[in-house]
Amino acid sequence: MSDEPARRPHTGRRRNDAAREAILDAAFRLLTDPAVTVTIDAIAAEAGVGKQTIYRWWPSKGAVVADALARYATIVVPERAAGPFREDLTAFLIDSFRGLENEDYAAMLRQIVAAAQTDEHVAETFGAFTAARRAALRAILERGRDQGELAPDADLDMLTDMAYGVLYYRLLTRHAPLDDDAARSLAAALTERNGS
Amino acid sequence: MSDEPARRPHTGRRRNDAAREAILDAAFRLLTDPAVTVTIDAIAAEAGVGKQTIYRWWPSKGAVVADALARYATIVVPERAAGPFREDLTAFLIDSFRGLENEDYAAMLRQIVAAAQTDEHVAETFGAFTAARRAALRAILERGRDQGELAPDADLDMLTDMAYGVLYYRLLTRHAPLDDDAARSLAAALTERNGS
Amino acid sequence: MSDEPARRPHTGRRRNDAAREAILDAAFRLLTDPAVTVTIDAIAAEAGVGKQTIYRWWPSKGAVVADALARYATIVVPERAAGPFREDLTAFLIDSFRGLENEDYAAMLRQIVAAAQTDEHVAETFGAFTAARRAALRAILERGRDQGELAPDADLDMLTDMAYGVLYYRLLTRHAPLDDDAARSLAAALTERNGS
Amino acid sequence: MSDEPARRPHTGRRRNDAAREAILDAAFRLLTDPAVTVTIDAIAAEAGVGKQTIYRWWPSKGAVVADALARYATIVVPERAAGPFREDLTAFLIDSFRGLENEDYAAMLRQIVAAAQTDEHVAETFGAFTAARRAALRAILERGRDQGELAPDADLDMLTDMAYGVLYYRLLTRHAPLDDDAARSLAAALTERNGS
DNA sequence: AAGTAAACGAGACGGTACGTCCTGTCTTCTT
DNA sequence: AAGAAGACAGGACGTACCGTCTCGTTTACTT
Repeated sequence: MSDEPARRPHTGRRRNDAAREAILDAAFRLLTDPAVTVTIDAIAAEAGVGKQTIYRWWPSKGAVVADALARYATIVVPERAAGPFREDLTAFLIDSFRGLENEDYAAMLRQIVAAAQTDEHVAETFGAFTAARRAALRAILERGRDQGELAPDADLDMLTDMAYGVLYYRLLTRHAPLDDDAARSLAAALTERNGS
Repeated sequence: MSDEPARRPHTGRRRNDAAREAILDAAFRLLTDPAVTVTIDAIAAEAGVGKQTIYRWWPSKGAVVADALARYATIVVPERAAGPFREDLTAFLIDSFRGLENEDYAAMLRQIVAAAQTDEHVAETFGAFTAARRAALRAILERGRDQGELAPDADLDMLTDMAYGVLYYRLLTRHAPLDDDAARSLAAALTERNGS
Repeated sequence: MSDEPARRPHTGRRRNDAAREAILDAAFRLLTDPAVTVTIDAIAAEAGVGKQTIYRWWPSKGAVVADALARYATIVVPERAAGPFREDLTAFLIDSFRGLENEDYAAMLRQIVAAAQTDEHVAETFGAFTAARRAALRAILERGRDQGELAPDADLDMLTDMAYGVLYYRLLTRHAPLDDDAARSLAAALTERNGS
Repeated sequence: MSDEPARRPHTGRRRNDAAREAILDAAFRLLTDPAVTVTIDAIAAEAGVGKQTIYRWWPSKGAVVADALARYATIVVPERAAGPFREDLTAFLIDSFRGLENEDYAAMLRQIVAAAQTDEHVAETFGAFTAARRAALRAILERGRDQGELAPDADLDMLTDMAYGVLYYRLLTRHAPLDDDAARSLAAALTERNGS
């Protein structure tokens, strides 16, 4: 390890964290209002911040928006105490789906997915976000397998992707609801015998 | 009011179908290149066409893009002769995944999904496209249920969405491959006992 | 001469001359108001025009401003019927100085001179403007020489620059007025014996 | 050149005069390079100084620039021993013009004139500078008048402005050279009979 | 054959947002 | 306390696209 970089720990004014918060809050607020086009100028004005302060810390509009989402997402994630496997799984899926019943949040997540296809910074944030969620679900599934509720050789990654796949597929195509019944049906399909 | 306007069948130059083709081809070509921003000006230039010729026939950029997709999508749908259920299902999924091994097509589909979140014309075309694909898969699953290979009360819509969910989720997040092994593992998870 | 370029004289919509006028008028109006910072956005808004329409025809803000001046300058140039040399010269100088008694115009000319030092497009417009004015004055001086009122070997270019030099020097330094008396004194110094 | 700034120590409490020098030198160096936009950040970086150190001692960018000029200008003023009037005048003009044969100095003076139109600090410094130069020339002209080489009622202020007018007019318009011949022709036009 | 109407390639237009640059101020740590 | 570093609010710049609006030309049907 190099000991040289630490020589000059920092010079100059330090990043204003209040500005960071204000920007993310403003972005989130605007994202939420469907009547408003989310503009960097609008975010800057809403946050009472200069545009350059945004571009100093985020490489593009999409990156700001992605961060604003990620921040909100962290809040919504509910922590589950470990209970019986099937109940935990069902509860997890119900919670996940319910987050999207808020149309604001659903709209925002759609925009993030869209932006991630174009903007690599958004893609990165979105990738980290989904990886974390997959890990949470996978932990539950692992517990299920360890408790003998899932086959020992079950492809847990595939089961995870099937669950989140349904969520994103319905989020993006809107062809079917993401309600409690859907969550329960999904939980059942994942855990029970489908075939003979 | 007159209901007769249709009396005069047509005057003036007729729509140039070569231009239509050129526009759709150009749009497709640009959609395929991830380094290029798909612009109406770019499409017009690539097609050797005036911008107005595009806007005369399509209401928005998204609509052109959607049409370009719809045209290509029709081509790739593979028709399956009915064989044993599990084989048919596996073959269908393998075919579907293989279409996305062509990075051009995958890139385009990603852009379409993204555009559908913003543009209602694209959303409509995309919706029709996915509905058709779901119907094809559902037909196979129904055959499976009728043959007793799936539980009589299985939620076939959910199973369909689980399959396409995996496809789109992996397409959009790129966190895991969409190869033949994945298709087989997915087919197995859909048909075999996962739980106890 | 080639006869091919003329084959396609022009395609596409033609430049809207009303917009050109509106832009130049707006620029002039803003230039005139000392309370307003002359901005491209401001000019565009004032002219009811898109910014791109300005940048399509002028390479920079300075160029627009320079054109706005040149346009006004053309208007102010008074045409002089030829009379007796000394009267013509005095009248020309008086007219030239009087144009600058309008503080708006003086301020604008100062800004043009300043901009010309930085912006090559302004420099070009300004150069053409001053060359035309010099030519007008030189024509008067030539008449004076031909009438025997100036020495046959007088350096008319130098005399021209001495006259305009006074005008610009006082315009830029503001240390002495550019009034009728100054014009008369200048005319006298140019035509009469200074030395023994 | 660039290894010196590091030598300069902090002085703590009192104003560090080395910093002042470094700033003025840096400003001058940048002013001299027409390819570089003279920015406060650029001056600070070139001088190895914090921006605040500049703003602590000068009220605006223009003020720094003006000081940088004033400093250099003092250096170039040539002192003339009194000789015969016409020789002194010619020598004075030749010296003045020769100073501008150095393109660096000419470029800087152009920028100063330009800046003076915008920035009141520069205008003040520039005004003091030109007043001093005028006084020097006027002293020569007064001697000429006292020696009977100029008419007793000659408008010496006007003659002064005619001389400096030519200098600035040619400096700013670049339409004719400021060489020794020009200086001699100017001296002649100021002192000899132009008219009949 | 002449007239008329629509579609065409080209490209200018009014707008909106972008991301960069610069100014003058403010903040933090160092000397 | 002054200095170097550098973040901050504000605001102008010039570019990129969108969807609309002319131009003059070409193509087809109608008279």
